[in-house]
Amino acid sequence: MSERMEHFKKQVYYWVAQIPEGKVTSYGTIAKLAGFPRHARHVSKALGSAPNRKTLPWQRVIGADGKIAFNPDSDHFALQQSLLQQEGVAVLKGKVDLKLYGWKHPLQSDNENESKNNKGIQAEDFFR
DNA sequence: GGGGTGACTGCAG
DNA sequence: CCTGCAGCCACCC
Repeated sequence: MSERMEHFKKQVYYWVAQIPEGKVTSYGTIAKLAGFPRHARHVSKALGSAPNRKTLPWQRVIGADGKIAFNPDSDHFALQQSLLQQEGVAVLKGKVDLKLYGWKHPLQSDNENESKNNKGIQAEDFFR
């Protein structure tokens, strides 16, 4: 396999392993963190051929819209949904509420909360 | 070299 | 909120 792809995969596995339990992020985010923006589709391939699927929290990587990327009828879909729910991530209609479970990754601007502070509804938002 | 293929995305309607 | 669609890019015939 190409050297380029090997390096890419290493980066992907590293970053996926950084996602905290109970949180999720998107293929595109992982691609960007790995240093390969616009390679979201390849992140999925890397995960599919990951040698360490047993220990890698691959289930925490979903679509940018919060939806599980597998076909809803597939076993893969059912498994991912199950794994996520086991760690406390609610999956409704095949999708996750990124506002609640989205991982605040290193590249994400952290003044998003500050701008929202003007409305002052953080706590209520989270605890309902 | 050319065409098909996704565990993708962002945006229009 | 949901669907469609063009753009995306390394891999594999």
